[in-house]
Amino acid sequence: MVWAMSQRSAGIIEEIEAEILNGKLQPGERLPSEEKLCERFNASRTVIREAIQQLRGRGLLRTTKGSGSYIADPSLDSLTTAMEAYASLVVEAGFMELIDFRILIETECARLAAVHAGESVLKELRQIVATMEKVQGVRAKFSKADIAFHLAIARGSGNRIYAGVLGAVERRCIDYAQTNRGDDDWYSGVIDSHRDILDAISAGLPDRAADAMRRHLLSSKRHFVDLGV
Amino acid sequence: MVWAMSQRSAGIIEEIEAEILNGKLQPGERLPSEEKLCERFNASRTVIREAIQQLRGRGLLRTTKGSGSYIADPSLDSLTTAMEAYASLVVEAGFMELIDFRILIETECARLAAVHAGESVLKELRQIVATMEKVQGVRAKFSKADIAFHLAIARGSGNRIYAGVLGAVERRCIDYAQTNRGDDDWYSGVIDSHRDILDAISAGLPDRAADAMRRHLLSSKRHFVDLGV
DNA sequence: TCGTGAAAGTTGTCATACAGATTTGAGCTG
DNA sequence: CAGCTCAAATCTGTATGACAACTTTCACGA
Repeated sequence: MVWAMSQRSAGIIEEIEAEILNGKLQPGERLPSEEKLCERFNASRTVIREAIQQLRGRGLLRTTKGSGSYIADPSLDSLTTAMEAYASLVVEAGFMELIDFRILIETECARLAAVHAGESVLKELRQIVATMEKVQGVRAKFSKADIAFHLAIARGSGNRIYAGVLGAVERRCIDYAQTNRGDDDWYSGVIDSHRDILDAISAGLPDRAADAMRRHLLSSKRHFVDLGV
Repeated sequence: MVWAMSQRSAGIIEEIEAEILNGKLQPGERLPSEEKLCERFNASRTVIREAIQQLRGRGLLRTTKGSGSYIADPSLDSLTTAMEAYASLVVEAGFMELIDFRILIETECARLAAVHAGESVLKELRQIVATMEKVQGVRAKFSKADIAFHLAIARGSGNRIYAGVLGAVERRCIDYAQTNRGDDDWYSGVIDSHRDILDAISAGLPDRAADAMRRHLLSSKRHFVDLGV
């Protein structure tokens, strides 16, 4: 049965998407030119282009001017942007759910990083902690370093999905935290927590790393609760 | 500083996206008409429309013909589709990472469900287990029930993010599992595991539920390893 | 007060044209 | 024959104009 489609592009999107998801079109492969697609779907170039734009928005295609549209490599970018969008929109309704989600994943990341993190990640983490001490009190820079710290650990976990998913929610959680507090000893408290985590990871102690991360994030969650979010 | 943008729409997307994500534009609110946006960005309608199409692809806008484009409600749909797309594309490269991700989240869901799940969810779970016994051996139906079981637990966790994220990866993991095995006692093994999980949840024992779920998923992971995925 | 219907506003689609980038390939050079 | 060059072909990006189809608005009349 064919459903009346309010938009010609909707059906085209479905069809191309299906071919990508079931592997008929492989990553890196080129999509037929817009003109060819016009013939195939018997539609104007306008419609074809709108379908391509939406698929680009979903992260399934990348387009090069003068060359063509190509099936995107498996990238976490689209997942990250979608997660970011959801995290933003849901901020009032389910912020606590987002925080719990973050705690679960980051605790696991810390545990894994204690086992898998290489010297380059450890070095990066040490540098970030040093930076945080320097910029103590400067909210924007401190926040940036804070995010970098957590993302570096996620990368150190060796699981790209954790890193991608976290990249999406991290910024929002931390920004939100810092716009709502600026006490002096709060900065040093965060730095101490980070140092604990770093020590456990670099000592290769998974459980201690997980525990330190969990305590750090739970204290941050408590602040939200206190603020009545 | 203004960067040379290969596409006029890129900058427009960024700007509108920012206004949505930082809350300047609220969910449900109407975007200015395409004509107005043309004036504001000093661009042709073609460019404006391409920007809107991409934002629709990202799930940030929904459009009604004859009325306008509206900021989307915080829906997990876009997150789910993005996750699904990633899960499909990544299937060869990082399937194990996806499985680990799933194990982490589902274990937590089982733990939470033991505390939060209401009678309606418990009833649903019991029905699903009963169904699985009936359709034992019929792969498609069994798979469908299997997915339903895990998703019901995710919903029972009380955290919508877990449910949304899982919805994306669940189908792929389970389908993949079942296309690679069909032994007779495998079916009964899965049912036994599910019953263990259900018992722990309905008894309100978080740790036992988490443990049962973890064992269930780890055994499923072992199969993949054995298959040399 | 409550429809009702015309008018205004808005998105969807088509056709055409050209700018600007990339790819291709024929022909030249060594 | 191998490799280079450069022009032609191909392809996407953008602009413009037009009209269809749908929604919203609002003045008018019962």
